[in-house]
Amino acid sequence: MLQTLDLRLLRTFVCAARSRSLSATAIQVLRTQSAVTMQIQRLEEVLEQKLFHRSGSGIRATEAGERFLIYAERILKSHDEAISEFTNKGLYGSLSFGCPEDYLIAFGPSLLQSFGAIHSAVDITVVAAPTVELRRLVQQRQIDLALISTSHPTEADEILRQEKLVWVGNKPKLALEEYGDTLPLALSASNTMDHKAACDAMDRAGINYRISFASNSLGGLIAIARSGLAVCVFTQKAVPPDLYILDRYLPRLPHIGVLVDYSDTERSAVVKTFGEHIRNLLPSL
Amino acid sequence: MLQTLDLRLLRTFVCAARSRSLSATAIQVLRTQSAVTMQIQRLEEVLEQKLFHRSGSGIRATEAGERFLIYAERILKSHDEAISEFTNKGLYGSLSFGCPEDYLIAFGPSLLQSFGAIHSAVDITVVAAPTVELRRLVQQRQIDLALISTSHPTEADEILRQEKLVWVGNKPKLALEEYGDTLPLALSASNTMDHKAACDAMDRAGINYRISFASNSLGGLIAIARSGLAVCVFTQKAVPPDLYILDRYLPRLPHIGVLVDYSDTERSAVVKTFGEHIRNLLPSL
DNA sequence: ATTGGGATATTAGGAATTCTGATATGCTGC
DNA sequence: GCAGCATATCAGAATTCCTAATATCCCAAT
Repeated sequence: MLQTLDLRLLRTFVCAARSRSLSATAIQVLRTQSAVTMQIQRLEEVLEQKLFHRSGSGIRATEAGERFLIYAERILKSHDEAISEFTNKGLYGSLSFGCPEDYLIAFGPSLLQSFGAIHSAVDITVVAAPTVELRRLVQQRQIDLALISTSHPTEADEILRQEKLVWVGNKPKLALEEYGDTLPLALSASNTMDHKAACDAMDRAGINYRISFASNSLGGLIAIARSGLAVCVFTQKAVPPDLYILDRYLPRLPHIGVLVDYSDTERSAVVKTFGEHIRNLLPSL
Repeated sequence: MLQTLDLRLLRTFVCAARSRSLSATAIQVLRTQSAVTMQIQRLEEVLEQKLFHRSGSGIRATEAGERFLIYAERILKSHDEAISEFTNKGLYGSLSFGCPEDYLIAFGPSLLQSFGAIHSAVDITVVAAPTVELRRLVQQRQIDLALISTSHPTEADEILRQEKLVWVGNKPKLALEEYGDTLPLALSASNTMDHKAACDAMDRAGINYRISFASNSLGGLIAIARSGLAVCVFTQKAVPPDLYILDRYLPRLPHIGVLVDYSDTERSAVVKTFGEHIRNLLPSL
């Protein structure tokens, strides 16, 4: 008797292997955590191999798990493409897309809405994280592609747009004196480009400053900007309408290149199409 | 929410499309006929297309069904090959193999047993039919490959062995006089090569004969041979041990070439391997 | 036309599978 | 050692799927 795998188990497995967490997977696949645990167990039973190492802190794919991930993705790719091509209802499948929070605010709605309107059967998982983090996730194949920024593009990079970084505050004008001799800044985490760009600019201009807040929570930054406690750096496109750009009063910030980074797995039709969509749309947003 | 097909439905569908019968499919997939009917209905529901035309006499794939068959086979091929490669338990998958009844008796046991011993996870459906019929089934892709015979091999044919046709009776000697002036023959159906070869030989030798029995049931032929009611023509290798070869008394019969005929779909790993197996083993049986 | 046989369709009930919700257990870092 | 987070387990519920019986349909032979 011929055993055939349940593709839903494979989807769960792929999701788990990527997110490295059964409970996170449960949320994504709309099941309970116990269901996910049992699904993986069933899969391991059928394949007669352990796919994950479990621990109190999460899961890690075993050697067999890593190997099977490749096959699982191949099967699903084959399935989804068959469905895409057979039912002329547009693309079919899933992808995970990484994007920094500010770009998500600036471009996310248009990008995702317009894509969803054409390809209603594509399941997109959005992962918000700063560029450095996204690079790592892409490299580790935990996401298929990401919108990332670069300050020093290489030859190979296809820059889709130049984003302007701007200083932002809650009043239209900035009186440096008000803050005494050091200007309080609220920035993203210290390993981000925004952060470094802001510090560099301040250093070069010789302005005293202190970091009063450093976090990747864009919501947090906006809150602080609104409160007037500190001056922030934002991608221009992501500046909320009730805040003011203060570039007149402060040193010029560099432009940042925006580009798409792909994981080096064989790209599925869904990933390719979504990437093309970004390439087409992003420059004109 | 992402819909994923149940691969078991696909297996059933492929089987149905090939056998053109839901009830025959039911036997193959070890379910009841109603289960098969419902499986196909579920599949049609998910795909929102009718896959078969139904009638009192069976089913016929619709245009959409024909199209989907290609995708279904592709998905299953991808799945089975993944399983084959991942679990190092030999090949994995299914194939349908056509073979004339006499070759099935002569070579079937060794061929199938030796293959099964190595590749225990391959599901082989054997279709017994005379060569002309098999050619048609192969052409229509209802079976993946077939062992067939030819009396006039072309350049392209790879003849794996030469089979000798022999006259067979229930006694070691043949006294033509016993039968009066016309020898009664029991042969395969009139469109088979055995039949034609026997008649040709008789005609050329100028012996009077009549066809007292013509059927593709090899069992029937054997029964008649045992009864002594008529003389039969068999593939030498398929002659049961209790019967006698009468070539000494009757005109010489031609040799027949045995070869493998493949349907022209893209061959799956399973089909390729099985074909190679035949090629390796058949000449030495 | 009528009818018989072979084929698919339709039910209802039951079997098997799979999920949920609650809870147990186990790490990890403090 | 404990808090907090993550996975494992279990029983019952929900769902899915199959079986068995039977209805219905079509074709062909009478």
